[in-house]
Amino acid sequence: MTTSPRPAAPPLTERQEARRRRILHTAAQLASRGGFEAVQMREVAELSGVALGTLYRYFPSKVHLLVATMQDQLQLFQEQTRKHPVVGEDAGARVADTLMRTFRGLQREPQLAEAMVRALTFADRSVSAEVDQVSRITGQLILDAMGLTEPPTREQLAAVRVIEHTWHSALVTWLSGRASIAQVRIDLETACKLLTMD
Amino acid sequence: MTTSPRPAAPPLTERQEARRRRILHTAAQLASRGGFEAVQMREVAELSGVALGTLYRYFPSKVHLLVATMQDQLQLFQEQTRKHPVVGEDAGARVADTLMRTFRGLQREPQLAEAMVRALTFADRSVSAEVDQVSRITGQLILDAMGLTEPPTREQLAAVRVIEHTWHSALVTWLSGRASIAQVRIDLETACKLLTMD
DNA sequence: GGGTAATCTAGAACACGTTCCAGCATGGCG
DNA sequence: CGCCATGCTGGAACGTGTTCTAGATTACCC
Repeated sequence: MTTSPRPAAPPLTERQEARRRRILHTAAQLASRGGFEAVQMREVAELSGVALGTLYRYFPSKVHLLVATMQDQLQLFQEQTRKHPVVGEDAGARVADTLMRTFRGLQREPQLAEAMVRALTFADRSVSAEVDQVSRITGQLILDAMGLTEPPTREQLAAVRVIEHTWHSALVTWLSGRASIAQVRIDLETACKLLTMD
Repeated sequence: MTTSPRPAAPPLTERQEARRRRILHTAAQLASRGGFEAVQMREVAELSGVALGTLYRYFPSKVHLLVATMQDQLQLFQEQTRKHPVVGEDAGARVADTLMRTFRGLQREPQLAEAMVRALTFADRSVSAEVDQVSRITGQLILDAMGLTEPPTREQLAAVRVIEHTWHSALVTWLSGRASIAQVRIDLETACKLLTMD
């Protein structure tokens, strides 16, 4: 049982790890400038000093590349949040505040956010493992913010799922200019009410 | 103030209306068979008996075309639901049941659903008006199911928004194979609890 | 009915994601 | 050191969304 469906990633050499990093960095940079469509695979390859075929060996599609970028960014947020957790009495408020903080982080590079979220929602089944990973990090972010002293109840887990749905969808509507930040905050706060229900 | 941002659609002649219908029908048919990627603009044009340039005059992109298809389908569901509303004591349960019924409608043509939802979530700002229209229909579907006798309160509208977010996002996760129908039902029911809170 | 502007047609052309290939580099093993 | 498998390179090639053009058709107005 040492093999997983995804053919157990062989460990990368140092040079390979560096290439991977360079590619992710380039992708984020291009995305920051012009969003999803500005991330052009040929250009990513060239700027990363890597052949196109190699880029595709590391990330089998543009969507994979951008979803990996999102994983990266989210993990940074998660670390930040763990270092400086939101304080407050109410669990729901802490969760809403934490998500809004993450939101503002994304807002700082709106084009990058657009690229990553477009990729995330456009992803088909071939990317579901990676998308799932993103979802897991988000869920963990929420659970962290809840500050539980004991394992979450079934109801709490259900609420977390809805909050996560709200988070994703609100992000999408904000990015497409159909909702304001204030509206996003309200939506998140509404969803977080589910945490303090019996 | 007679002009809108979208240059006030000139009324279509009968032949034009027929063309539009033919195109939408073809798109839905191709989507039903092979999903998003099976809807190829050249093929849509050919099967609709229309030149490629004409297709693009009617629908300025593949995403516009599929979002329009979704509008169409949703309106059908809405009519059905108005003719045969879900019955039940609890407003939350009625809403959840109504959405699940719609869900099963989509499930009947999963590839079509995949195509429409991929388009919907991939849409950028240039499609936001059309996407907004879809969102408005969905919201109305929920409000209908609530069976209000008086105008909705601020809290109810907030809850409707979260339910809508949950609906969209749950749909996406189901389509990408990351959630079961049962899980979707649970998520919708959880979100609907917001309707019966004070 | 004739003239004119808008629309439609057929098809070429372009852009970008993706695939493929032939040969070079690298890294581990005898 | 020499060999082999794996990875990397440059570049061509393909598919599909989208744009463009020149000419035919249609719709509308007098």
